[in-house]
Amino acid sequence: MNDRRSAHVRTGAGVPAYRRIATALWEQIQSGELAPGARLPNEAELAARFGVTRLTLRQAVIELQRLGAVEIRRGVGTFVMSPPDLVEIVASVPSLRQESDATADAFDEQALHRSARPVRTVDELILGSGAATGPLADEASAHLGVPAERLHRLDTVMVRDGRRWIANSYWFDERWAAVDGLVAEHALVVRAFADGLGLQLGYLWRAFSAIGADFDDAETLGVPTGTALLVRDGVSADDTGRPVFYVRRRLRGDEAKFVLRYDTEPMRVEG
Amino acid sequence: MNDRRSAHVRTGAGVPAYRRIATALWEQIQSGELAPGARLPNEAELAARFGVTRLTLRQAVIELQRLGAVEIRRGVGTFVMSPPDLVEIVASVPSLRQESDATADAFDEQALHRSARPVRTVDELILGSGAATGPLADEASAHLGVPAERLHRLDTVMVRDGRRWIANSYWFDERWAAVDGLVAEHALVVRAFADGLGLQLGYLWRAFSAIGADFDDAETLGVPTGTALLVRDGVSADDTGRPVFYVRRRLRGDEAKFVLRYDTEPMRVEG
DNA sequence: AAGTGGTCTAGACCACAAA
DNA sequence: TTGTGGTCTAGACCACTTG
Repeated sequence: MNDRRSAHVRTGAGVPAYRRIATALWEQIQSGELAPGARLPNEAELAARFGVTRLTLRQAVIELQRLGAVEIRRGVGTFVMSPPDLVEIVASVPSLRQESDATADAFDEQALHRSARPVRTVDELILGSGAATGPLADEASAHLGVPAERLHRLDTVMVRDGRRWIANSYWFDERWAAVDGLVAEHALVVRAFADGLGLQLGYLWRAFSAIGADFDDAETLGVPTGTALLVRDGVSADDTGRPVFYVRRRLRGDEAKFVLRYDTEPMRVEG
Repeated sequence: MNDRRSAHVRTGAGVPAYRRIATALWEQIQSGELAPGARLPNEAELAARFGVTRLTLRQAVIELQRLGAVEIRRGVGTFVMSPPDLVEIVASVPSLRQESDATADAFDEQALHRSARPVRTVDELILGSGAATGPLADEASAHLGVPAERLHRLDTVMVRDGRRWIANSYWFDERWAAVDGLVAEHALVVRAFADGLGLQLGYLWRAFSAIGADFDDAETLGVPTGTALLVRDGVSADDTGRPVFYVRRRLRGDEAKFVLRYDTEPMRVEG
């Protein structure tokens, strides 16, 4: 990434062996010496080549895995990752009024940038539902103005073209708990709210952050614990502006990005 | 997080010891039994308590570190992390025209949500500059419509209240390479462009994604390799709409979040 | 000086995927 | 069946922080 800052103290003394190895392999990958899709020698051989134990060698490889530089497949081998095939979820600014939610975006031909693997289908499956508990329940309660005791929680996963894509958690007033039964019919939770319950939904706010995958998200998305996830949370409201639900989505950073396009003349930067 | 999916096969047989231990500690943290700021017993004692080697115990603790559940301080101990003190960088939609860049936002009292530790100062320091190379140079070239040979690259770090905050990389036509010398005077790169070179800057687009910290970002931001980083990249243009620079910012997911507020009546969701 | 985490070894056995 | 990665041990020594 920061190409000019390559020649570091990293190669000098005092640098742990696993770090030295990871850096060496990483630079081979960056330079293209190890091309995307290439298979690395097995761990025993790499360990011998670098003069360390397999455990130490593994520490280096796992670090590369966390960087997204390699993919480790048990029983098969370790491979250099290809550049991510990002699905771009696009919204226009200031014409956001005509934009849909990311969920609906996924079906919108125009909202998704054509990638090597175009999006064809998106379904949303319920993983669990019930009374809201835990620290985020209080946050949801504050966002919605609904007491935590009255909050209902819905956990889902969006499946894109047969692949688990986005882990979602919704919080809303228990009086809308009936949506649970409508999701299968309408494929997506937001549509269950809109078409099933007849609510006209819109945004109050959206926010972006990043976290490491916890145990549940890792299992849901099929990634190693700690993998960098993009978090997009927000509150949707009905046409009177009253909050309906708080939603928190988690997706792999290398599988999608959210794009805001400013289609009109550019805006001035203050100061 | 997903509270209802707690009782897993995780505790059964076939589950690695380090995972079992990590889960056990994690649940103690989630339940508040291990309160934020609390110090864990040292590794030797924990290892004995769980009946494993110190190395195995460490594997569990490191996994918790990647989750952001604990902070490991060498020579001191391991502590339960406090809930993140997120700085909220707020933009209003559709009134985005009056919004400034994140850099300028950092100085805007209204744009930053009051957190426990309010933002007082933001400076931007140059880490390096020169000809643009590497894979991202091609991307920048495409975004700007400038040949890669003519691209200049500028690496900086924004320092908030004395703490390294955001790692930035800028790419732009070499004819603006003079900004390098203006950054110190104007504190921020965007201001060096605006006030130093007299360019009226605005957005063409912004995008959000997430990655694991690579070796350079980890060193720049003082975090472990692989830490989840929020990436915000985009292209800024002058008042004629011609692209000026492509910028890619990386920041810790637990230190800031970008918020888009829809201040007017809510928007309809399609479909 | 004492206590804590950081790194490493040599060897073993297990779990999974592909042939 | 073979080859690959996944987990674990018992012990050692090093590096950092604090008193």
